[in-house]
Amino acid sequence: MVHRFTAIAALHDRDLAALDAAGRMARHVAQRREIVAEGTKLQQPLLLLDGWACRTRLLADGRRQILQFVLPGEVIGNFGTSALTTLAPVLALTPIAVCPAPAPGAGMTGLAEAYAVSRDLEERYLLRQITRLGRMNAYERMVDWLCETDERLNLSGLRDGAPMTVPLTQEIIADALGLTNVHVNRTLAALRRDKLVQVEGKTITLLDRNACRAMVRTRGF
Amino acid sequence: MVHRFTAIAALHDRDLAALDAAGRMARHVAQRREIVAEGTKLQQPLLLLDGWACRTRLLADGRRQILQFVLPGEVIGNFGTSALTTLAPVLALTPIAVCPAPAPGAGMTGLAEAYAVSRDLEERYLLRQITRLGRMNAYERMVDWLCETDERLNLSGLRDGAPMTVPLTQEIIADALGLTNVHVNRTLAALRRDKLVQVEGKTITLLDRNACRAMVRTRGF
DNA sequence: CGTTCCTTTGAACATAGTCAATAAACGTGG
DNA sequence: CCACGTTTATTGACTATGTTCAAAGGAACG
Repeated sequence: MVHRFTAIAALHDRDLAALDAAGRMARHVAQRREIVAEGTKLQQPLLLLDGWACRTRLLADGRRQILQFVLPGEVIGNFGTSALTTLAPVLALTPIAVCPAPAPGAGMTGLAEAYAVSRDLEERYLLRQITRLGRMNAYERMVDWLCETDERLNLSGLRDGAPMTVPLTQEIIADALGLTNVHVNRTLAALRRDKLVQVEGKTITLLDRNACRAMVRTRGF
Repeated sequence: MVHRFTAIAALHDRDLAALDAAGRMARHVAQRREIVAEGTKLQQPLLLLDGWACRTRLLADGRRQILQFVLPGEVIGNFGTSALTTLAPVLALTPIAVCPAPAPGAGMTGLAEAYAVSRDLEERYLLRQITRLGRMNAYERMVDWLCETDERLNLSGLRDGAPMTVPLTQEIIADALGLTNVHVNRTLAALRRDKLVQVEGKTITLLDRNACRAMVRTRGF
């Protein structure tokens, strides 16, 4: 779990000790259960030790939008927010383990930096999600999302280069990409046909990472 | 300008003095110019004293997504970010006036609170934008965006109840809502036909705010 | 080993995009 | 203040992309 934090900030002994202590307070949440219930205030940020989660929003008629995914090693919530309630419930997409995120106390500048970077990355992912939904077609959305997921899993360590394990149904991917499950299925088929990805069960391999990245490149960023 | 800050936090003398001093350091930026250039680091957050701005992202082939609007009284950027560069350039949609956002020094708890709330609101708007683009059709997107803009302009004061002045072209609205300018035009026509809005030049009146809100209501939020 | 959830595929349909032409509004220089 | 050029808004006809509805085949799980 610590891998992602060491990758984004220079952690020192006190930072590592705090993370280690927090990791021993793990809480488990079953698949499909809310980690942070709708309308409740998150007392403290959480670290996602294992499993995948997401933040969702529902429209009145049942349409669902997945706002963002939370991958293993990433942070749920932020220090220093003012919100009385969370802005969206956080849902366990797989069985997950979380622990309270240790507050960055005195001498824990590494932790503080890691939280700041995490927050910036989160905003970056949100902006990318907006661009994906607003200006990309289904094919590009899928490619862009796979690239992002690839990068994020790499940042959390444990799989550099290896195929990704994506424990999601096509319906969940659809709710994240603003499509229907049927169209996600067809788009994945097109990606396979074009030899861009290989899918085996819940395992996805990017066969041509450069081509994928080139397809969804933004100007300047 | 101070109106929005007093609406979201309890400001005291020192907060107000700092804001007042900052307001005298206004800088002007012409329409279509970058307030925060692509790839540059924002040294300090800015207060948008007057005019409309937006954060944009461009795809390689020229497609543009407006990530968010920044309305008069709102904040550009945040304290405590770690990013080496801004995540997206900020563009002046009208002639604008900005000033540096005063850092919340000792005894300025009101200012600190106002920045925290502003940041939360910004995230709220981003999540709403994601839901809009991912799960609403053109008609709903327009209604939802008008409702949000209405609320945000109200929060900044100066117009409660009065028609909104929206100094944007239909092409800019299109880039924000993930549509084409042609379809924005048709959607606005439909809204007029349905007596939901009235458009007179750059002035838009929500004729039935309750109906509009009901149409785009989310579950729980 | 049956049930349920998930994936896959087809056919018909709906929504939004594209291309093109015209009209209206705006800005600028004379 | 008017004439001109440019930008923006409006409309129509056609096309493309993605949705809906439905059914069937597979995989996962008690």
